[in-house]
Amino acid sequence: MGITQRKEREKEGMRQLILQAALGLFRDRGYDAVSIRNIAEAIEYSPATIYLYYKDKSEIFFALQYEAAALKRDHLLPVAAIENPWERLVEFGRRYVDFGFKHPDLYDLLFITRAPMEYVENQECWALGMATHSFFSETVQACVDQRYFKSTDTETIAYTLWCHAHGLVSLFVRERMRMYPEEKRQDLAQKSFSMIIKMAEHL
Amino acid sequence: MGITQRKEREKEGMRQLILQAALGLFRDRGYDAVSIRNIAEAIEYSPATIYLYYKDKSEIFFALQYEAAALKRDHLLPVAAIENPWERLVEFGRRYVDFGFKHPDLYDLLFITRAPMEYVENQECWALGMATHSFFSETVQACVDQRYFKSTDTETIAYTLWCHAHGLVSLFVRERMRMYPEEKRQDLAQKSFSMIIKMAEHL
DNA sequence: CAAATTTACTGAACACTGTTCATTTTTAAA
DNA sequence: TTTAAAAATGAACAGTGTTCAGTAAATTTG
Repeated sequence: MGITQRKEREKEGMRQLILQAALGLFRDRGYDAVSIRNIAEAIEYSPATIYLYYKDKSEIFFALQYEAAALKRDHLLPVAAIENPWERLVEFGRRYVDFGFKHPDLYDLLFITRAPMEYVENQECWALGMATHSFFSETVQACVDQRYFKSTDTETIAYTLWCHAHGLVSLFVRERMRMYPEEKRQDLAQKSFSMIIKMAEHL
Repeated sequence: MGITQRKEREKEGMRQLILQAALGLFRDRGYDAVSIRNIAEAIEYSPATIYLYYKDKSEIFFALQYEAAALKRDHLLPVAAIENPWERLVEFGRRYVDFGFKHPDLYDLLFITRAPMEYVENQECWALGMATHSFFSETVQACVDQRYFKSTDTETIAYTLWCHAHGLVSLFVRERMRMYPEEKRQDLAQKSFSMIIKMAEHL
């Protein structure tokens, strides 16, 4: 009786179809500027059909946010294999920024877009983000333990580095670097990342 | 013939009335969640009346953005009086962050909200922002000139410090600090600011 | 002061939005 | 082939930004 399995596959396929169409439209026009009718038109279904797979527009948003969180985790995963905590920290930062520049739409979804807060029950996504954050904190802690910093305030160190990385990416993502010529922006971000690493060495 | 003057005053008063109502609503509910009808209701006028003073919703947004830029300039203005460039730089940063925490809605308007890009003709606002940014850059340059840093890469230094400050404020403004207990957030930001200053001293 | 003119304002409409639901079409089971 | 279940939809509701013909108020003119 493989029919139910095929149905299940088709249902999942439809959910993915909706999600990918939504992601493309959200990226191009922003969450609010995209209507359910737009998404429906893109996948050549009636608007009402979408409500058979997602109970409302914000649920589509949350599904995308979860996918983004999973993709980000996968992007950062290889870092865990690095033994030396300092190298692990540097590579974590590099990959964090890299993820932001490669997937600005997903980064935006995760760290900038004002989420329809009502459903903080996006718990799976939240758990994913917390796990990543914990891994980051533990790496900083390992650096502290092994005397890579003079300071022992793990929390503040971790937060400070995160602030810089997030500022770096989000100024780019939300186009607040217009005072720099376009071809220079990535280069400047690169240099700034190197600089904060150098600064952190004397921390 | 003071009548035209009084009319002018009344017109300006009406514009301010609309702006302040809009700002309050935008702050509470966000730009997209606020309708022209909401604003009209708040000031007890018909929706159509608003279009006599602002040609569309985005023009209200831009007017607010300009006011925010002017307020931010005023908030940073006292810094210019500080002679010593390093002290000036530190105080600039402190006040920048302070502005963000005191006026998260305005900060959001200036540095996070995806502006309806069509009117980059918000030139007065852009000019204001650029002037502030230039002042910041020049302060960093003055520090470089007086050998406050080992590095001489003024542009990267300025950008790096800006990244941290912006990250600091925007993580707070867009509520990405939920992993820290609420009463700790401001304190952590304070500590992080001190830390980046310390780091900059060894730059 | 009354009439004419300019200014300020509004109600109704248009095309759009998210969402619901009765109805129809398609698919699977008997 | 009929019957039951699943999937898809058209039409509707209350909301949106925006426009415009028309009304009400204020000012200028005779």
